[in-house]
Order: sequence, then structure tokens, then C-alpha cells
Amino acid sequence: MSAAADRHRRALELPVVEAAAALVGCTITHGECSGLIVETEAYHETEPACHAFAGLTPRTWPLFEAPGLAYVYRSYGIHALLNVVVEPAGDGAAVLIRALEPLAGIHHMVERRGRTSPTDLCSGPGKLTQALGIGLELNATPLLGGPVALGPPPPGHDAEPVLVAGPRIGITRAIELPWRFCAAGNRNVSRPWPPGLLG
DNA sequence: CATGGGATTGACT
DNA sequence: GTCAATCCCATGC
Repeated sequence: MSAAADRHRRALELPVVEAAAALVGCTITHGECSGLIVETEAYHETEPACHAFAGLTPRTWPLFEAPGLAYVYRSYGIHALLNVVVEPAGDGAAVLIRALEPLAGIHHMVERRGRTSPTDLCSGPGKLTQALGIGLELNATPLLGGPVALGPPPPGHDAEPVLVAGPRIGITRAIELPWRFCAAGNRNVSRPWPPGLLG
């Protein structure tokens, strides 16, 4: 078994910031659709941008479960956003999946998204859930052996990806934390990073 | 019980 | 660059 083959399982055992970095290069699969994770963000209960900062509530309880659950919530009344719950039970932490590189089931993604550009299918946290058909009904389902599956890097992607870290997107609190991780040079990220970092 | 604010996107100027 | 759509739920009275 190569190191890449269980990178996703090892990521689930790490503290949330390290887990966010380690999950870049793993895969998300739902039904016939799958994509390579190219962008993530870490959220932890100790900082106010995290939903778990409010404590254990009817909305946030999955964040405090054992690692490996999906946390799916509605954003802006419209979009479903997918997170990977990490850290031991009792600690509220999760990794937001912000962008995927489409790998399989692309014609389903095109149907659901109503767009054909491959870099406009999964290049955002709301886009990728729409493309893969992931809705709120999948909240708190397991990512190992559940309907939405977290998987290892696919063939041809087993090298550790080069990462670019930066501030998280779209939040108003704890904006100083560099807890966003992107696969360097990948065109499927939700937003370009600052000029000059691409080399 | 009323209110306000989003971990966003797409359409438009 | 601006802005509306749309709804769950945390918060405050």
C-alpha cells in the first residue's frame, strides 16, 4: 500500500489545519461523479469564523462528532456547503471543501450546473455541491463508507501536491488566519490567489 | 416571537 | 465593480 493510498484516512487523524492541507489531492465521490480536492479551508471552534464557535447547537452538533462525518449546511439561503469533520469527538472542527477538479461523471455535472466550462463546474464550495448533487440531506453522513465518499488520490495524482496557503474567503471574522490551502497552479480553484505567487 | 446575518453565486452596469 | 436571491438558525427582546 503506497503512502498516497491512505492519505485521506491519515488526514482525518490530524489537527484541523494540517488536515485541511492533507486533504488537498484526495477525492470526493457522490454517485457517478468524482473530483480531486484542489482547495480547502480549516475551521476550528476556538475562532469566531467557525460555526462551532457558538457551541453545541441543533445546527453545529455534527462538528463535535468523531472525525469522518460530512457537515453540510445551507449558505446564504441557497447553497449547500460540504465540510469534512475532523478532530476527536467533543472538539468542534471541520475542513470546508472549496473546490474540486472534475474527474468523473462530468456530463452529470454539466446537467446539474447548466454550464459546460470544465473550470466552472466545481470551482467554488456552492458549485461543487450542485455539480455532485450533494444536498442538506447528506449532513452528518459518514465519508468513509457513506453516500458521499472521501477517497485517496487517484492514479497519476499520488505525488504530494504543492500547496499555496492564504487567508480564508468570504468571512468577516478571524480573517488573519492563513487557513486556506490551494493546489498551486490549479485552474479549478474558486478564486485566484494574489498575483506573483504563481511563478 | 422577530430579526439579522451569512464559509455564495450569477446577472448586470 | 454592484446587487438580489433565499432560508436556516443564533441571538435578543
